Amino acid sequence: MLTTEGAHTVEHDNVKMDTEPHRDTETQMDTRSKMATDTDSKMEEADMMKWTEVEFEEKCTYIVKDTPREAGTESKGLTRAEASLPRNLAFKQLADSKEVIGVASREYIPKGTRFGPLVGQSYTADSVPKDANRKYFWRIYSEGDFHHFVDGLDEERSNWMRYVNPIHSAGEQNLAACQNGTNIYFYTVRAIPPGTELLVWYCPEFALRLHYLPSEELMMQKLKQSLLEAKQQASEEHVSSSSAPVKIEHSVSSILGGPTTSSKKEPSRPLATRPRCALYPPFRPHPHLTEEFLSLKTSPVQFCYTVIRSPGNQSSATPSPSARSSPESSPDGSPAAPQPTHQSSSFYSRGLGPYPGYSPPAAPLSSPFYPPGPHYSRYMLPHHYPLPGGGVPAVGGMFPRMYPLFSSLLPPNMPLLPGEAGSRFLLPNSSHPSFSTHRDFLLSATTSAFSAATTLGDKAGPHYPHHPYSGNDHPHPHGHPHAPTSGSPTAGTAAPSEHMPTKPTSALLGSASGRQEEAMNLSKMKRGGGSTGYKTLPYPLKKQNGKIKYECNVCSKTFGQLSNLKVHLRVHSGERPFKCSTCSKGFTQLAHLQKHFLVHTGEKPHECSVCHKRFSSTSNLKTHLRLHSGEKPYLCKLCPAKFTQFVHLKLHKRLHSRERPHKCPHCHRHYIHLCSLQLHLKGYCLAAVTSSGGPTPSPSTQEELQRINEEIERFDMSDHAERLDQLQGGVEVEAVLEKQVLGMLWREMDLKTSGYHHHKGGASELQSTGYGLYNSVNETSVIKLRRSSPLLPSNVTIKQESEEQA
DNA sequence: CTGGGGAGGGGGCCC
DNA sequence: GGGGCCCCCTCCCCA
Repeated sequence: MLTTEGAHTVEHDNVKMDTEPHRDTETQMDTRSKMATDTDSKMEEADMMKWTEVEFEEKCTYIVKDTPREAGTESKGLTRAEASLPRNLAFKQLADSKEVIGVASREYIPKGTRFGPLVGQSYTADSVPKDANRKYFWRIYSEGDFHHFVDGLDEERSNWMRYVNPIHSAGEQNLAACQNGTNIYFYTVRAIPPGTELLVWYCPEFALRLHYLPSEELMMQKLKQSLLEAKQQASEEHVSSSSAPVKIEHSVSSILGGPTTSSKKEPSRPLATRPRCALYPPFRPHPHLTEEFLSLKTSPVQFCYTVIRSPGNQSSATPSPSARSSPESSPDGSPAAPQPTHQSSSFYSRGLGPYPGYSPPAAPLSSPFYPPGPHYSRYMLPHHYPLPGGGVPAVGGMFPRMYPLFSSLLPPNMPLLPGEAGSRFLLPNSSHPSFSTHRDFLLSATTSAFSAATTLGDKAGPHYPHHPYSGNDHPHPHGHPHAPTSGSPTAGTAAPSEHMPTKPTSALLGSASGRQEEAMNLSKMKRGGGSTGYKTLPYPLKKQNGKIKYECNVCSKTFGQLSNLKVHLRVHSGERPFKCSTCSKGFTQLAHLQKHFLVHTGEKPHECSVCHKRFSSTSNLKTHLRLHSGEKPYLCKLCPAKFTQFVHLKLHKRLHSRERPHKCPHCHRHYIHLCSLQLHLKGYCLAAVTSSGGPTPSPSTQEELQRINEEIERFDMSDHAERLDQLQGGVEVEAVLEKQVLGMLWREMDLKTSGYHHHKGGASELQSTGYGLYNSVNETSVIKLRRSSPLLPSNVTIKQESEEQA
């Protein structure tokens, strides 16, 4: 199953490219990288489709917990089941409805991730109501015997897992349902790319227990049957027609082998043709579903995919827990309501089997990112169209109903602009219900490690019995009795009067109970009790140049080390575990607290070698040294002014932003740069459009124009506009300009019809999420040009972004 | 408005 | 993996 060759390959692939000054360090880094990659590699190679439930429990690496319900979610109209959705997942919803029709990944989810447990109302054999709707029943076994049901019917008593659809063809399973203990968990049996619907089937052991077929056998059986049917069909068609061989991807009729009329009555969507008898009651036909999706212009592949069905009722081959348990083995012996069969399609449907090259689309048909609609055709993009810097598009703040889309919709490599951490995304004080997901992740991920340590008491207790900042008798390493010193966050947070807390940052925690629970869980894991082998998931993991990268789930920034990510996550969580005992101010890093403490002590350890003036920080000393050297690296591009500090340049540039000589002849807008005006006049001047005799734009179009012009203004105030102005602005430049400045906006506007929802935001969000190439600061815009940006003139050397901006 | 310094925050590197 | 150290960047205040 796991090959050493694989590990070696990984090791070789991870030859450190960076130049390291010390050989031993290099070796260390290699070893670390190798270990992480080995683990990843082993999981990737593992054939989880054959694992036992115990193996799933023991070998899977990551756990993703439900979002705990927080106050306020009820008022947001979310059911408990909806509110429980982990933040790396998203609901598939109908565009015009809140109806949940499935669950999809928002970001990359590694293989070997555990979701769950399934939540629902428990019924014993005796307590199950006679008239219970068994559609969402799951059977829990104990030592081979039926123990109880878990009923996910009630959305206020269940969790998001009730929405996960079963596979609708055997090869697309990405989740395996397992019973561990008395709980049902879903494990990822393959890496799940962003935007992929979660589709579950039983692990083999589970399937066996329920007398179902494991997915592999389903596949084989399906193939056999499909082959038979295809032969039949081929012979029939041979008699009736001499047409070319059927291409499954392009002909509904050929797939169905019958009249196309039937297909027209089928929603062009997998869900609707999913076997009613499948795993558990995923088929929740929505009143609008059929009309909704019939109206879509799906691709031939999608269409053929969705209309595949078998005329026969073969659903008995894949009974659901509900179907299975109810009529055959219901403990009370009463037959459950029979599952409707008239809509059943089958795993053995014709068309799939004889075409081994065919595979279902990896992403949901109703892509949340590229919803159908009038705009879609105009800006048709690949499913994950590339953006500058990579990644998938950010959904802006234009959606009427927002949904927790965060990092998966952001460019993974986009740097978090300083100071934006709290403004770019919803943060802990957000009132949006989806934030609970957000925060919970952050809390657990941020605090899990040290929380576990404190829970265990293996570090915080004996090693840091007294808070060094708290006035206790802890000698300061540098002589100051109260000065900060090294220590865990635990040590750093104890207030003077506090006993060493089990929750070191309790005063700062937003969801202490949730964190404590998480910490305790992790503690158990570390002790080997309960679940084994799990660790919290710093979603998502990525590989860059063969190295594991830990990606922040909020801003998509990646880190080479998990500890760096954990520190970084405090930025989002608001956690400040290092508290100053003097002024109670909190800090995210001990070093910051140490630096801060100099304020109280008056210590200024850094001395200018020229004037002997002393400074508390090296940065300030460095700035100061420019006074002596005469260095003024921040140049105004509009005048000869130079500055020693960037902030001074910014302030200075405000003056220039008031001078806008390029006025639009049609409207009130005026620009600093000619190219900005030219861009504005390329069809984005509302007054010009109106005065030209054309139809008055709709309010939505006017709104879009408004946003476009705002974007142009931001561009105009950026350094980039100046550069382009200096170029001989030919058509090509204009085209690139338009595409680059407004391209993201176009896409975003297309996205607003998405069935996914995003948090509120506006044009500022567009640019703040990194799709504007420049970043406005107050009235002044400062370019934030990516190194790879095609807009960057090739003769410009970027030494430092801040300097580049200036 | 400019210029200088103080202070805080984020993150990379290394032990 | 956690923590410490260091650097860079940014904002704010004030002369």
